[in-house]
Amino acid sequence: MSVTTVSHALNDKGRVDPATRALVVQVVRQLGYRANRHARGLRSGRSGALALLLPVQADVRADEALSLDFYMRLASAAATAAFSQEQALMLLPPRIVQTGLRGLGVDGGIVVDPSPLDPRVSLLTELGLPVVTIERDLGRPDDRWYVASETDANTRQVLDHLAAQGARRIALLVPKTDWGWASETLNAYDSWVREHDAPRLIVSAAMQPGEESAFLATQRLLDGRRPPDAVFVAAARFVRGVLRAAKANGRRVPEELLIAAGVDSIQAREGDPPVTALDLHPERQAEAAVEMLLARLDDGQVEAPRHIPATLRLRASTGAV
Amino acid sequence: MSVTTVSHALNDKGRVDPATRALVVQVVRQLGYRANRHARGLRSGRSGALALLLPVQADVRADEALSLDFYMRLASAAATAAFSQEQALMLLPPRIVQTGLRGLGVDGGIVVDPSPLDPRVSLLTELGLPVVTIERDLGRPDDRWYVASETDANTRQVLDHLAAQGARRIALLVPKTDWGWASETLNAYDSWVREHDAPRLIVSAAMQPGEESAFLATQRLLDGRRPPDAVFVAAARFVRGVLRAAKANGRRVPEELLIAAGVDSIQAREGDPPVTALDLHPERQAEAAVEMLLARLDDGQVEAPRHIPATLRLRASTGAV
DNA sequence: CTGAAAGCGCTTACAG
DNA sequence: CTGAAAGCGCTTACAG
Repeated sequence: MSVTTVSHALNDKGRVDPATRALVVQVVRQLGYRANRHARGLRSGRSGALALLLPVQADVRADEALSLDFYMRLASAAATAAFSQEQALMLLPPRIVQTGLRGLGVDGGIVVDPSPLDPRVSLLTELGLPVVTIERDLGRPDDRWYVASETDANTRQVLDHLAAQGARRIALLVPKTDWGWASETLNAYDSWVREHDAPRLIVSAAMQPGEESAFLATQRLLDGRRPPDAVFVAAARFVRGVLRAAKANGRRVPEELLIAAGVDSIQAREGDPPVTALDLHPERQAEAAVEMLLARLDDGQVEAPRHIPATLRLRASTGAV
Repeated sequence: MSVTTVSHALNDKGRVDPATRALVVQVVRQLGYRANRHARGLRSGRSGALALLLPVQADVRADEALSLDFYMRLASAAATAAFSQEQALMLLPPRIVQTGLRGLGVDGGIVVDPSPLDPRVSLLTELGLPVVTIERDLGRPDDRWYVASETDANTRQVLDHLAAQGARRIALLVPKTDWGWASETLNAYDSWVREHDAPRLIVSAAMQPGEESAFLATQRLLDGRRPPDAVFVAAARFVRGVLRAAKANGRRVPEELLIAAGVDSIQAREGDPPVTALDLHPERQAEAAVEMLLARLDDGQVEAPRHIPATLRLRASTGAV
């Protein structure tokens, strides 16, 4: 038997007698043979590695508390999904450079939470590498290669829940960022309050010293003449600041103020009280993104974009448990 | 100029006229040339990729709160360190298999928090790949290829601090695990209490539903006839359970009970009150591990093992701020 | 100090 | 359906 036949049998190329193929597969399994990744890469141009590019903010410093569990779950699931397809998942550092990326030899990249004109996207694109984003890239409105949460439906679900728990004046706390889901959340909120004839109470806070800016923004909100009776906190890193502001202003949660978050996190789960939040299922997002990227590389058929439904985790902050 | 000369110039092999080398380097820089990773790998046997293997517990499920920021900082720093050396950092899934790992083609692996007989270590070793661990592997007492924190000194520093803040009966809460630092912490505590003629109050809790087991263990401690006036919490995931138990038993922190943690975390930083904790500098650990592994692969000289000093972050839980 | 040539282990036209 | 051969882009003995 020639190497050609073995190669064909293993890669489903050409025509191979089914019996021959079965034999090859059996022997290969028995020997635990794996094609040398470099030989394959050299010849085929495919490296068998996917890059994962977390947003810069995920470059945690000790004194910042970020929505880490989201990214950790995402990264872990992406590694598992890639591995199961015999692909390697390369974790790229927050700040990458063109030449370095070229030398790394990846087949494509998954960019998490892209900004418009995100350097991570352009770096990959300039090298001719396909990109799949997790959440939409507002800078490329025609791009369909993304996995996103159903921000509109999610936002409405949270607002409906708050309303059902008695809230009449629901404020929205959004981050000052150009990430896709932030503006989508804003739009959904806008539509919802219009449809429900509810007051429109929007306040924004800087992403960077997240907790502190959220604390101040919430203070402002609660100090106002007609304060809200509920706050929908869009970003995970704001949760703690909002809880602190509620306490500082003597608002009991959930009796006097309901709080719900748009992304689940340690902060939400371990808040005092624990905060109702949307579990966006980063594991499923990661799996879908890996699948989409690989299908794209293989010219296979995939649904794109893909939307991953979220689950609302009910907790004490909305009086639901 | 031949390809040989270029190759030699670029890799510092053979003898090349300094002028020739300078020319090569200049042109290469100008063209942004990078050697094809696969061609190099195929010929040299080196793949230019390092594997990072986080402990299985880092495979986060939504309902568990782990010491995520530690691992996230570690992973992020490892990626940056590897990238700066033109190496790729592959994130491996929590559960790996022999054949899959072989096909991935990595040059070596960094195993974080190894257990004795850790499958991650044996998998790599069986493939003949060098391993560097972060924290010691008690199953291989003669191994010197590790980066560790100075657990003995760290533990003493915390205990000294608690004593300086007035504690006379310091309890130790350790996880039930075979990770190296856990038993090292225990030993250090033992020596310290002996040297200081202090009571030995040790209680252990299961790692798995971390918060709950820590809560119960602390309850037991505080309910005892002669309860402690301080608790040294070895694991990050126990912090919240300990805080809850203190509150449940009506102990004010820090007035009636001092609390300090052996590893810094979101839970410690955002506790109520914030908890004094050791910042083990996972970034430095990661950098040292990457450096050690690469030096080993290149038969270079490195100090091994390496010990990374920690910084005690003083917070309200020990009345220090 | 420089260069021609072999060869790493695959995949892929191509011939049979 | 099967196989001999070329060639992917490097590195490395080896000859000069």
